[in-house]
Amino acid sequence: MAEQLRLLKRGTEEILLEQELIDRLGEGKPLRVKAGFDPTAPDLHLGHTVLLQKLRTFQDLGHEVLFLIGDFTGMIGDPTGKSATRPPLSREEILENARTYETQVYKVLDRARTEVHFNSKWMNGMDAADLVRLAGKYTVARMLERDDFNKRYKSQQPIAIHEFLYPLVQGYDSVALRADVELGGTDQKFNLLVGRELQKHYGQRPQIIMTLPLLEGTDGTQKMSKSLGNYIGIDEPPDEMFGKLMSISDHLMWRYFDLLSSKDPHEVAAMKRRAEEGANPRDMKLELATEMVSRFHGGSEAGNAAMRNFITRFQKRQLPENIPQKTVWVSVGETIAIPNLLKEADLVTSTSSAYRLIEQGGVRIDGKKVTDPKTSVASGSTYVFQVGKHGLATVTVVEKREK
RNA sequence: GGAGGGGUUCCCGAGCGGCCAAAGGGAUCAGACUGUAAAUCUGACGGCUCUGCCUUCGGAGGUUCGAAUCCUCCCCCCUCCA
Repeated sequence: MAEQLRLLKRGTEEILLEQELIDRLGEGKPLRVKAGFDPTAPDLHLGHTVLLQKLRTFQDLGHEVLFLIGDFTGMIGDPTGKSATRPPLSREEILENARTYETQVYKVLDRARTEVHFNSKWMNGMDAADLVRLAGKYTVARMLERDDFNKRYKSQQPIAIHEFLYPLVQGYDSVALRADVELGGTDQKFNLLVGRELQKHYGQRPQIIMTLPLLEGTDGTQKMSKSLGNYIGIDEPPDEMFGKLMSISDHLMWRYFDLLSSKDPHEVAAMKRRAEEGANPRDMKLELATEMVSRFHGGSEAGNAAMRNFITRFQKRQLPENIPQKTVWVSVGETIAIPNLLKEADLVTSTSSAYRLIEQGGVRIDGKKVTDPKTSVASGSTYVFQVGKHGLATVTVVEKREK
């Protein structure tokens, strides 16, 4: 029991109310643990996994996870009000996104202990009168307690009425699901609390809420999100994931250790001490990257392979073990200029950028820097092309057979 | 309903008849440096058949030798008053 609590508490920002959690765990029944997800962004990244790992811990302790896809709430739109309005998703798109979620989410969650729900199921059944009743359970003053509403109200920024519905619907989901616990990022605290409140109104025991820290993205300042482009997706290829993790700053690395690693906190503290005493933080970052790749790509073998590739490629500046193969076609008797070849091989997005990269010395053929963009390659030849730090492929030029 | 302010290249944001593929910042990319980075410095940052050419400044027309800049109509956003 104490052990259960210790595992659950680890890395959480806040638990409200902890005593209630202790009591409910003490009842010995599996708890229903809810977490809500947006239907629009099915690309899960490491930021999501902070929450997912915690759900997994619950599952490992015998509890039940309610994976809620907010397809109805998604229709209301983003409550922070700063994102552009998005077109409502069609039924098909939502289902498609849900499937994508499932393929990714079970890299962390235990399928057997996960229920997937859509809140449109009960929300579509609600009529206007029901909605008015729901709206009647909460007051404007309390809504304005929410930090971002408060700020916007004070600074005379608009708040649309329907934005008030967002926390209400999210809260009502907890009622519909009879959740015992709800997890969310720290930015969700208000909405989670509304769930507690509404459950009381509907004669249920209020859920315990747990907030988890928001993981910063690779830029180290803003929270990890797809739209900001500072994310590391859990579906990214191993080498990619490894490289992105290695490119975070030393400072951010510790944050990632705290929030993502399953290493014992004492061990992390010890590493930190060693780094302060002069050990190379790079080596610890290698460990972090290896752990993450292992976690999402099926074991330590994948992690170690990614590490080896990284070391040969970036530390020793040699070519990695497997270089992607590409084929480029030319007409009989023709040659192809490097910029066009690079574009055909998807190593650059345009021939213009290829020209620029060549000018800047960023393109190599078989390790030799290309200086003249007019260099051509004849058919039948195969070379290793390197574009900048990341672009790499073996490209074979082949004659198109006349037809 | 009334008054006003806007829509510029990925983002923010200058430009307000030619010197504008469009200042500046951010993001990004390349090169140097390094411990993988970060920081720093340098450069690039619409496209192409690339020492030149073509297409961009909410949309459609128009004025002009010449328009992101002027005119007309339209679409969209925001603020204030009621």
